[in-house]
Amino acid sequence: MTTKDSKIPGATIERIALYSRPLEKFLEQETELISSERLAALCNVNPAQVRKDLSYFGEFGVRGIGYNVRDLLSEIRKILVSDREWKLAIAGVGNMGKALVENVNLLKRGYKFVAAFDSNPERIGKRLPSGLTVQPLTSIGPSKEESGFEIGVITTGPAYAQAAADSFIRAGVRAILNFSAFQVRQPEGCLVENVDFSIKLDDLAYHLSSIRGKK
Amino acid sequence: MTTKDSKIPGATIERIALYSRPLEKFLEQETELISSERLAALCNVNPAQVRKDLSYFGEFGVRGIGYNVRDLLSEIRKILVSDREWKLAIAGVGNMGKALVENVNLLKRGYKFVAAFDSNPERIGKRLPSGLTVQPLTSIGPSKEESGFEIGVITTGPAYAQAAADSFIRAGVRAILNFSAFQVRQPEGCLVENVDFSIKLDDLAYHLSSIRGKK
DNA sequence: GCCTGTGAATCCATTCACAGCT
DNA sequence: AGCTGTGAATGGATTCACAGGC
Repeated sequence: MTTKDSKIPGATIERIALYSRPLEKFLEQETELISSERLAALCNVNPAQVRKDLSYFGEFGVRGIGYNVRDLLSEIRKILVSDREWKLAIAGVGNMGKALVENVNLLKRGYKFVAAFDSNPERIGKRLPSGLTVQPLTSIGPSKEESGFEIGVITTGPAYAQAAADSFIRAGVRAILNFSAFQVRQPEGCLVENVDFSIKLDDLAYHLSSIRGKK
Repeated sequence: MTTKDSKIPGATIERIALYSRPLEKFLEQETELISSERLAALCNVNPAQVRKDLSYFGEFGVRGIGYNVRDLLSEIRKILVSDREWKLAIAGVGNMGKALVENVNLLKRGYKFVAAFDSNPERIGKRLPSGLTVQPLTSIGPSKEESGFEIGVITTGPAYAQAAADSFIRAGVRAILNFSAFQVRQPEGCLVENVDFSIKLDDLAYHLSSIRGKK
Protein backbone atom coordinates (compact mmCIF):
# COMPACT_ATOMS: atom_id res chain seq x y z
CA MET A 1 0.00 0.00 0.00
CA THR A 2 1.38 3.34 -0.98
CA THR A 3 -1.33 5.29 0.75
CA LYS A 4 -0.91 7.71 3.60
CA ASP A 5 -2.43 5.10 5.87
CA SER A 6 -5.77 4.99 7.52
CA LYS A 7 -7.47 8.32 6.79
CA ILE A 8 -9.73 6.37 4.47
CA PRO A 9 -13.42 6.36 5.43
CA GLY A 10 -14.88 2.94 5.93
CA ALA A 11 -17.73 3.66 3.58
CA THR A 12 -15.28 4.48 0.83
CA ILE A 13 -14.07 0.90 0.62
CA GLU A 14 -17.56 -0.49 0.22
CA ARG A 15 -18.32 2.04 -2.49
CA ILE A 16 -15.14 1.28 -4.37
CA ALA A 17 -16.24 -2.34 -4.46
CA LEU A 18 -19.58 -1.10 -5.73
CA TYR A 19 -17.97 0.86 -8.57
CA SER A 20 -16.28 -2.24 -9.89
CA ARG A 21 -19.60 -3.88 -10.81
CA PRO A 22 -20.63 -1.50 -13.61
CA LEU A 23 -17.01 -1.18 -14.66
CA GLU A 24 -16.85 -4.91 -15.30
CA LYS A 25 -19.84 -4.59 -17.56
CA PHE A 26 -18.33 -1.66 -19.44
CA LEU A 27 -15.14 -3.59 -19.92
CA GLU A 28 -17.05 -6.49 -21.46
CA GLN A 29 -18.83 -4.22 -23.91
CA GLU A 30 -15.57 -2.46 -24.66
CA THR A 31 -16.50 1.01 -23.49
CA GLU A 32 -13.22 2.89 -23.19
CA LEU A 33 -14.06 5.84 -21.03
CA ILE A 34 -16.36 6.65 -18.19
CA SER A 35 -17.06 9.88 -16.33
CA SER A 36 -17.55 10.13 -12.61
CA GLU A 37 -21.04 11.38 -13.38
CA ARG A 38 -22.06 8.30 -15.33
CA LEU A 39 -20.50 5.88 -12.87
CA ALA A 40 -22.13 7.72 -10.00
CA ALA A 41 -25.56 7.51 -11.60
CA LEU A 42 -25.23 3.75 -11.98
CA CYS A 43 -24.30 3.36 -8.34
CA ASN A 44 -26.79 5.83 -6.93
CA VAL A 45 -24.16 8.12 -5.48
CA ASN A 46 -22.93 11.65 -5.97
CA PRO A 47 -20.29 12.24 -8.69
CA ALA A 48 -18.04 14.14 -6.29
CA GLN A 49 -18.20 11.14 -4.03
CA VAL A 50 -16.85 8.90 -6.74
CA ARG A 51 -13.96 11.25 -7.42
CA LYS A 52 -13.13 11.72 -3.77
CA ASP A 53 -13.29 8.00 -3.04
CA LEU A 54 -10.86 7.26 -5.84
CA SER A 55 -8.62 10.16 -4.94
CA TYR A 56 -7.77 8.50 -1.64
CA PHE A 57 -5.79 5.95 -3.62
CA GLY A 58 -4.33 7.98 -6.45
CA GLU A 59 -5.13 10.00 -9.55
CA PHE A 60 -6.71 7.53 -11.90
CA GLY A 61 -8.55 9.90 -14.22
CA VAL A 62 -7.66 12.47 -16.84
CA ARG A 63 -9.01 15.98 -16.44
CA GLY A 64 -11.35 16.97 -19.17
CA ILE A 65 -11.67 13.36 -20.28
CA GLY A 66 -12.71 10.90 -17.59
CA TYR A 67 -11.50 7.51 -16.45
CA ASN A 68 -10.23 4.70 -18.62
CA VAL A 69 -12.44 1.73 -17.82
CA ARG A 70 -9.80 -0.96 -18.03
CA ASP A 71 -7.22 0.96 -16.02
CA LEU A 72 -9.64 2.04 -13.35
CA LEU A 73 -10.93 -1.48 -12.88
CA SER A 74 -7.43 -2.79 -12.58
CA GLU A 75 -6.58 -0.13 -10.00
CA ILE A 76 -9.68 -1.00 -8.02
CA ARG A 77 -8.78 -4.66 -8.06
CA LYS A 78 -5.39 -3.80 -6.69
CA ILE A 79 -6.92 -1.65 -3.96
CA LEU A 80 -9.40 -4.31 -2.89
CA VAL A 81 -6.89 -7.10 -3.23
CA SER A 82 -9.47 -8.90 -5.32
CA ASP A 83 -6.77 -9.94 -7.71
CA ARG A 84 -6.14 -13.07 -5.71
CA GLU A 85 -8.10 -16.04 -4.38
CA TRP A 86 -9.55 -15.99 -0.88
CA LYS A 87 -10.42 -19.20 0.90
CA LEU A 88 -13.64 -19.35 2.85
CA ALA A 89 -15.30 -21.77 5.21
CA ILE A 90 -18.99 -21.94 5.88
CA ALA A 91 -20.76 -22.86 9.10
CA GLY A 92 -24.34 -23.94 8.53
CA VAL A 93 -25.31 -25.62 5.27
CA GLY A 94 -29.04 -25.03 5.25
CA ASN A 95 -30.64 -23.35 2.27
CA MET A 96 -28.77 -20.12 2.83
CA GLY A 97 -25.43 -21.83 3.26
CA LYS A 98 -25.91 -23.88 0.12
CA ALA A 99 -26.93 -20.78 -1.79
CA LEU A 100 -23.63 -19.17 -0.91
CA VAL A 101 -21.41 -22.20 -1.47
CA GLU A 102 -22.90 -22.70 -4.90
CA ASN A 103 -22.92 -19.05 -5.86
CA VAL A 104 -20.87 -18.69 -9.01
CA ASN A 105 -20.58 -14.94 -8.67
CA LEU A 106 -18.51 -15.34 -5.55
CA LEU A 107 -16.25 -17.87 -7.21
CA LYS A 108 -15.76 -15.51 -10.15
CA ARG A 109 -14.68 -12.83 -7.74
CA GLY A 110 -12.11 -15.14 -6.19
CA TYR A 111 -14.02 -16.27 -3.12
CA LYS A 112 -13.74 -20.02 -2.85
CA PHE A 113 -15.30 -22.21 -0.18
CA VAL A 114 -12.84 -24.84 0.95
CA ALA A 115 -14.66 -26.22 3.98
CA ALA A 116 -18.23 -26.65 5.19
CA PHE A 117 -19.45 -27.29 8.73
CA ASP A 118 -22.78 -27.96 10.38
CA SER A 119 -24.06 -28.96 13.79
CA ASN A 120 -26.92 -31.07 12.47
CA PRO A 121 -25.85 -34.77 12.54
CA GLU A 122 -28.07 -35.52 9.56
CA ARG A 123 -26.09 -33.17 7.40
CA ILE A 124 -22.64 -34.28 8.47
CA GLY A 125 -20.85 -36.42 5.94
CA LYS A 126 -23.09 -35.26 3.10
CA ARG A 127 -21.35 -34.17 -0.06
CA LEU A 128 -22.32 -30.80 -1.45
CA PRO A 129 -22.67 -30.30 -5.23
CA SER A 130 -19.49 -28.26 -5.13
CA GLY A 131 -17.63 -31.31 -3.84
CA LEU A 132 -17.23 -30.31 -0.20
CA THR A 133 -18.08 -32.78 2.52
CA VAL A 134 -19.94 -31.39 5.50
CA GLN A 135 -17.99 -31.73 8.72
CA PRO A 136 -19.15 -31.33 12.32
CA LEU A 137 -18.99 -27.78 13.62
CA THR A 138 -16.92 -29.01 16.53
CA SER A 139 -14.17 -30.10 14.16
CA ILE A 140 -13.29 -26.57 13.10
CA GLY A 141 -9.68 -26.59 14.13
CA PRO A 142 -6.58 -24.45 13.88
CA SER A 143 -6.13 -24.08 10.16
CA LYS A 144 -3.05 -25.83 8.83
CA GLU A 145 -1.57 -23.58 6.22
CA GLU A 146 -2.44 -25.54 3.10
CA SER A 147 -6.07 -26.40 3.65
CA GLY A 148 -6.68 -23.32 5.77
CA PHE A 149 -9.30 -20.67 5.24
CA GLU A 150 -9.08 -16.97 5.89
CA ILE A 151 -12.69 -15.91 6.12
CA GLY A 152 -15.47 -17.64 8.03
CA VAL A 153 -19.06 -17.34 6.89
CA ILE A 154 -21.87 -18.04 9.34
CA THR A 155 -25.25 -19.20 8.07
CA THR A 156 -26.36 -21.20 11.07
CA GLY A 157 -29.46 -20.46 13.06
CA PRO A 158 -29.09 -17.78 15.74
CA ALA A 159 -28.56 -20.40 18.43
CA TYR A 160 -25.32 -21.66 16.90
CA ALA A 161 -23.90 -18.42 15.55
CA GLN A 162 -21.76 -17.49 18.52
CA ALA A 163 -20.37 -21.00 18.86
CA ALA A 164 -19.49 -21.02 15.19
CA ALA A 165 -17.78 -17.64 15.53
CA ASP A 166 -15.82 -18.83 18.55
CA SER A 167 -14.67 -21.91 16.68
CA PHE A 168 -13.61 -19.86 13.70
CA ILE A 169 -11.64 -17.55 15.91
CA ARG A 170 -9.97 -20.44 17.68
CA ALA A 171 -9.03 -21.73 14.26
CA GLY A 172 -7.22 -18.47 13.61
CA VAL A 173 -9.77 -16.83 11.33
CA ARG A 174 -9.47 -13.03 11.36
CA ALA A 175 -12.61 -12.14 9.41
CA ILE A 176 -16.19 -13.31 9.72
CA LEU A 177 -19.24 -12.68 7.60
CA ASN A 178 -22.29 -13.37 9.71
CA PHE A 179 -25.69 -13.91 8.12
CA SER A 180 -27.41 -15.20 11.22
CA ALA A 181 -29.94 -13.12 13.08
CA PHE A 182 -27.64 -13.11 16.08
CA GLN A 183 -25.14 -10.32 16.61
CA VAL A 184 -21.79 -11.98 17.12
CA ARG A 185 -19.59 -10.52 19.87
CA GLN A 186 -16.95 -8.39 18.21
CA PRO A 187 -13.80 -10.17 19.29
CA GLU A 188 -10.38 -8.61 19.66
CA GLY A 189 -8.46 -8.67 16.40
CA CYS A 190 -11.19 -10.22 14.31
CA LEU A 191 -13.33 -8.34 11.82
CA VAL A 192 -17.02 -9.13 11.82
CA GLU A 193 -19.52 -8.04 9.21
CA ASN A 194 -23.13 -8.69 10.10
CA VAL A 195 -25.65 -9.05 7.33
CA ASP A 196 -28.97 -9.47 9.07
CA PHE A 197 -31.46 -9.01 6.29
CA SER A 198 -34.46 -9.18 8.58
CA ILE A 199 -33.20 -5.84 9.86
CA LYS A 200 -33.29 -4.49 6.32
CA LEU A 201 -36.89 -5.60 6.08
CA ASP A 202 -37.72 -3.90 9.38
CA ASP A 203 -36.12 -0.79 7.97
CA LEU A 204 -38.21 -0.92 4.80
CA ALA A 205 -41.36 -1.60 6.80
CA TYR A 206 -40.69 1.38 9.02
CA HIS A 207 -40.14 3.75 6.15
CA LEU A 208 -43.10 2.41 4.22
CA SER A 209 -45.39 3.11 7.14
CA SER A 210 -43.96 6.52 7.87
CA ILE A 211 -44.46 7.61 4.26
CA ARG A 212 -48.02 6.44 4.22
CA GLY A 213 -48.52 7.93 7.67
CA LYS A 214 -47.32 11.32 6.49
CA LYS A 215 -49.64 11.92 3.56
CA MET B 1 -46.59 8.51 14.98
CA THR B 2 -46.36 11.02 17.73
CA THR B 3 -42.82 12.00 16.90
CA LYS B 4 -41.61 15.40 15.86
CA ASP B 5 -41.19 14.07 12.37
CA SER B 6 -38.11 13.23 10.48
CA LYS B 7 -35.17 14.36 12.61
CA ILE B 8 -34.49 10.67 13.16
CA PRO B 9 -31.15 9.40 11.84
CA GLY B 10 -31.43 6.58 9.36
CA ALA B 11 -28.99 4.46 11.29
CA THR B 12 -31.16 4.75 14.39
CA ILE B 13 -33.94 2.70 12.81
CA GLU B 14 -31.64 -0.14 11.90
CA ARG B 15 -30.19 -0.19 15.39
CA ILE B 16 -33.60 -0.19 17.01
CA ALA B 17 -34.39 -3.29 14.99
CA LEU B 18 -31.12 -4.70 16.24
CA TYR B 19 -32.01 -4.07 19.88
CA SER B 20 -35.15 -6.11 19.56
CA ARG B 21 -33.20 -9.34 18.98
CA PRO B 22 -31.63 -9.68 22.43
CA LEU B 23 -34.78 -8.27 23.99
CA GLU B 24 -36.77 -11.14 22.55
CA LYS B 25 -34.40 -13.55 24.18
CA PHE B 26 -34.60 -11.77 27.53
CA LEU B 27 -38.37 -11.85 27.35
CA GLU B 28 -38.34 -15.60 26.82
CA GLN B 29 -36.10 -16.19 29.80
CA GLU B 30 -38.20 -13.79 31.83
CA THR B 31 -35.59 -11.20 32.59
CA GLU B 32 -37.48 -8.14 33.84
CA LEU B 33 -35.01 -5.34 33.49
CA ILE B 34 -32.17 -4.36 31.23
CA SER B 35 -29.76 -1.46 31.32
CA SER B 36 -28.62 0.46 28.27
CA GLU B 37 -25.14 -0.74 29.10
CA ARG B 38 -26.01 -4.42 28.92
CA LEU B 39 -28.11 -4.07 25.80
CA ALA B 40 -25.38 -2.03 24.16
CA ALA B 41 -22.76 -4.67 24.87
CA LEU B 42 -24.89 -7.35 23.23
CA CYS B 43 -25.30 -5.24 20.11
CA ASN B 44 -21.75 -3.96 19.91
CA VAL B 45 -22.73 -0.33 20.31
CA ASN B 46 -22.19 2.48 22.81
CA PRO B 47 -24.63 2.70 25.75
CA ALA B 48 -25.31 6.38 25.10
CA GLN B 49 -26.22 5.41 21.58
CA VAL B 50 -28.88 3.05 22.84
CA ARG B 51 -30.39 5.71 25.07
CA LYS B 52 -30.31 8.37 22.40
CA ASP B 53 -31.81 6.10 19.77
CA LEU B 54 -34.71 5.24 22.04
CA SER B 55 -35.14 8.82 23.18
CA TYR B 56 -36.15 9.82 19.65
CA PHE B 57 -39.36 7.95 20.20
CA GLY B 58 -40.13 8.54 23.85
CA GLU B 59 -38.99 7.93 27.39
CA PHE B 60 -39.14 4.20 27.82
CA GLY B 61 -36.80 3.74 30.75
CA VAL B 62 -36.78 4.57 34.43
CA ARG B 63 -33.90 6.60 35.80
CA GLY B 64 -31.83 4.73 38.30
CA ILE B 65 -33.43 1.45 37.23
CA GLY B 66 -33.24 0.69 33.52
CA TYR B 67 -35.71 -0.52 30.91
CA ASN B 68 -38.48 -3.02 31.41
CA VAL B 69 -37.84 -5.72 28.83
CA ARG B 70 -41.45 -6.44 27.96
CA ASP B 71 -42.44 -2.80 27.68
CA LEU B 72 -39.42 -1.80 25.68
CA LEU B 73 -39.91 -4.61 23.22
CA SER B 74 -43.51 -3.69 22.77
CA GLU B 75 -42.58 -0.06 22.16
CA ILE B 76 -40.00 -1.10 19.61
CA ARG B 77 -42.53 -3.24 17.83
CA LYS B 78 -44.84 -0.26 17.62
CA ILE B 79 -42.06 1.94 16.28
CA LEU B 80 -41.01 -0.54 13.62
CA VAL B 81 -44.57 -1.48 12.79
CA SER B 82 -43.52 -5.07 13.19
CA ASP B 83 -46.71 -5.75 15.05
CA ARG B 84 -48.43 -6.58 11.82
CA GLU B 85 -47.97 -8.89 8.87
CA TRP B 86 -46.17 -7.69 5.76
CA LYS B 87 -46.70 -9.41 2.45
CA LEU B 88 -43.69 -10.03 0.27
CA ALA B 89 -43.07 -11.26 -3.24
CA ILE B 90 -39.87 -12.81 -4.44
CA ALA B 91 -38.28 -12.59 -7.87
CA GLY B 92 -35.81 -15.38 -8.51
CA VAL B 93 -36.25 -18.73 -6.82
CA GLY B 94 -32.76 -20.14 -7.05
CA ASN B 95 -31.01 -21.31 -3.90
CA MET B 96 -30.99 -17.88 -2.40
CA GLY B 97 -34.64 -17.22 -3.15
CA LYS B 98 -35.68 -20.53 -1.68
CA ALA B 99 -33.60 -19.88 1.40
CA LEU B 100 -35.55 -16.70 2.00
CA VAL B 101 -39.01 -18.04 1.18
CA GLU B 102 -38.49 -20.93 3.57
CA ASN B 103 -36.85 -18.90 6.29
CA VAL B 104 -38.94 -19.33 9.42
CA ASN B 105 -37.32 -16.40 11.16
CA LEU B 106 -38.84 -14.03 8.66
CA LEU B 107 -42.25 -15.58 9.05
CA LYS B 108 -41.98 -15.27 12.82
CA ARG B 109 -41.27 -11.59 12.39
CA GLY B 110 -44.36 -11.14 10.26
CA TYR B 111 -42.80 -11.23 6.81
CA LYS B 112 -44.80 -13.57 4.64
CA PHE B 113 -44.10 -14.43 1.03
CA VAL B 114 -47.32 -14.48 -0.95
CA ALA B 115 -45.94 -14.72 -4.49
CA ALA B 116 -42.88 -16.08 -6.26
CA PHE B 117 -41.61 -15.25 -9.73
CA ASP B 118 -38.80 -16.44 -11.95
CA SER B 119 -37.65 -15.96 -15.52
CA ASN B 120 -36.39 -19.52 -15.96
CA PRO B 121 -39.08 -21.55 -17.82
CA GLU B 122 -37.98 -24.72 -16.05
CA ARG B 123 -38.90 -23.28 -12.71
CA ILE B 124 -42.23 -21.82 -13.68
CA GLY B 125 -45.20 -23.80 -12.44
CA LYS B 126 -43.14 -25.57 -9.78
CA ARG B 127 -44.59 -25.64 -6.31
CA LEU B 128 -42.35 -24.49 -3.50
CA PRO B 129 -42.38 -26.30 -0.15
CA SER B 130 -44.13 -23.31 1.33
CA GLY B 131 -47.00 -23.87 -1.09
CA LEU B 132 -46.32 -21.04 -3.53
CA THR B 133 -46.36 -21.73 -7.25
CA VAL B 134 -43.62 -20.07 -9.26
CA GLN B 135 -45.00 -17.67 -11.85
CA PRO B 136 -43.26 -16.04 -14.81
CA LEU B 137 -41.49 -12.80 -13.99
CA THR B 138 -43.44 -11.11 -16.76
CA SER B 139 -46.68 -11.80 -14.96
CA ILE B 140 -45.93 -9.46 -12.07
CA GLY B 141 -48.89 -7.20 -12.40
CA PRO B 142 -50.59 -4.36 -10.59
CA SER B 143 -51.35 -5.85 -7.24
CA LYS B 144 -55.05 -6.30 -6.57
CA GLU B 145 -55.64 -5.45 -2.96
CA GLU B 146 -56.28 -8.91 -1.57
CA SER B 147 -53.45 -10.92 -3.07
CA GLY B 148 -51.18 -7.92 -3.24
CA PHE B 149 -47.72 -7.60 -1.79
CA GLU B 150 -46.04 -4.57 -0.34
CA ILE B 151 -42.37 -5.43 -0.50
CA GLY B 152 -40.53 -6.97 -3.42
CA VAL B 153 -37.45 -9.10 -2.85
CA ILE B 154 -34.99 -9.63 -5.67
CA THR B 155 -32.81 -12.74 -5.75
CA THR B 156 -32.36 -13.08 -9.47
CA GLY B 157 -29.02 -12.99 -11.21
CA PRO B 158 -27.66 -9.53 -11.96
CA ALA B 159 -28.98 -9.67 -15.52
CA TYR B 160 -32.60 -9.79 -14.42
CA ALA B 161 -32.48 -7.57 -11.38
CA GLN B 162 -33.44 -4.30 -13.03
CA ALA B 163 -36.26 -5.92 -14.98
CA ALA B 164 -37.58 -7.46 -11.79
CA ALA B 165 -37.40 -4.12 -10.03
CA ASP B 166 -39.20 -2.39 -12.89
CA SER B 167 -41.95 -4.98 -12.79
CA PHE B 168 -42.33 -4.62 -9.05
CA ILE B 169 -42.59 -0.88 -9.38
CA ARG B 170 -45.16 -1.15 -12.15
CA ALA B 171 -47.10 -3.42 -9.83
CA GLY B 172 -47.21 -0.63 -7.29
CA VAL B 173 -44.57 -1.90 -4.91
CA ARG B 174 -42.97 0.90 -2.89
CA ALA B 175 -40.14 -1.01 -1.24
CA ILE B 176 -37.56 -3.40 -2.64
CA LEU B 177 -34.94 -5.55 -0.99
CA ASN B 178 -32.31 -6.37 -3.58
CA PHE B 179 -29.88 -9.23 -3.03
CA SER B 180 -28.56 -9.32 -6.57
CA ALA B 181 -25.08 -8.11 -7.41
CA PHE B 182 -26.63 -5.38 -9.55
CA GLN B 183 -27.37 -1.96 -8.13
CA VAL B 184 -30.99 -1.23 -8.95
CA ARG B 185 -31.76 2.30 -10.12
CA GLN B 186 -33.26 4.17 -7.21
CA PRO B 187 -36.67 5.03 -8.60
CA GLU B 188 -38.83 7.96 -7.59
CA GLY B 189 -40.99 7.12 -4.62
CA CYS B 190 -39.71 3.61 -4.10
CA LEU B 191 -37.34 2.56 -1.34
CA VAL B 192 -34.54 0.24 -2.30
CA GLU B 193 -32.22 -1.59 0.08
CA ASN B 194 -29.30 -3.30 -1.55
CA VAL B 195 -27.70 -6.24 0.20
CA ASP B 196 -24.79 -7.20 -1.98
CA PHE B 197 -22.81 -9.54 0.22
CA SER B 198 -19.99 -9.90 -2.24
CA ILE B 199 -19.25 -6.29 -1.35
CA LYS B 200 -19.05 -7.26 2.30
CA LEU B 201 -16.51 -9.90 1.37
CA ASP B 202 -14.49 -7.36 -0.61
CA ASP B 203 -14.59 -5.17 2.44
CA LEU B 204 -13.31 -7.93 4.71
CA ALA B 205 -10.63 -8.88 2.21
CA TYR B 206 -9.44 -5.29 2.02
CA HIS B 207 -9.20 -4.89 5.76
CA LEU B 208 -7.57 -8.27 6.22
CA SER B 209 -4.83 -7.33 3.81
CA SER B 210 -4.32 -3.89 5.21
CA ILE B 211 -3.90 -5.29 8.72
CA ARG B 212 -1.38 -7.85 7.59
CA GLY B 213 0.28 -5.23 5.42
CA LYS B 214 0.71 -2.94 8.40
CA LYS B 215 2.56 -5.21 10.78
C1' DG C 1 -15.34 23.45 -22.92
C1' DC C 2 -15.00 19.48 -20.34
C1' DC C 3 -14.15 16.62 -16.44
C1' DT C 4 -10.97 15.49 -12.66
C1' DG C 5 -8.90 16.43 -7.99
C1' DT C 6 -9.48 18.54 -3.67
C1' DG C 7 -9.73 22.16 0.20
C1' DA C 8 -13.57 24.20 2.53
C1' DA C 9 -18.19 24.05 3.97
C1' DT C 10 -21.95 21.47 5.28
C1' DC C 11 -24.41 17.90 6.96
C1' DC C 12 -25.09 13.90 9.78
C1' DA C 13 -23.89 10.64 13.58
C1' DT C 14 -21.66 9.37 17.71
C1' DT C 15 -19.99 10.16 22.14
C1' DC C 16 -19.38 12.88 26.34
C1' DA C 17 -20.79 14.54 30.49
C1' DC C 18 -23.94 15.81 33.56
C1' DA C 19 -28.65 17.17 35.17
C1' DG C 20 -32.76 14.79 36.70
C1' DC C 21 -35.49 11.19 38.61
C1' DT C 22 -36.12 6.87 41.71
C1' DA D 1 -26.17 5.30 44.53
C1' DG D 2 -27.68 4.06 40.06
C1' DC D 3 -29.16 4.62 35.42
C1' DT D 4 -31.83 7.32 32.11
C1' DG D 5 -32.48 11.45 29.04
C1' DT D 6 -30.30 14.94 26.49
C1' DG D 7 -27.74 19.42 25.19
C1' DA D 8 -23.17 20.25 23.83
C1' DA D 9 -18.93 18.71 21.81
C1' DT D 10 -16.67 15.97 18.87
C1' DG D 11 -15.76 13.30 14.99
C1' DG D 12 -16.86 11.50 10.21
C1' DA D 13 -18.69 11.57 5.81
C1' DT D 14 -20.81 13.99 1.98
C1' DT D 15 -21.30 17.70 -0.99
C1' DC D 16 -19.98 22.14 -2.91
C1' DA D 17 -17.40 24.88 -5.71
C1' DC D 18 -13.62 25.94 -8.04
C1' DA D 19 -8.66 25.55 -9.40
C1' DG D 20 -5.97 22.67 -12.56
C1' DG D 21 -4.96 20.19 -16.66
C1' DC D 22 -6.56 18.18 -21.24
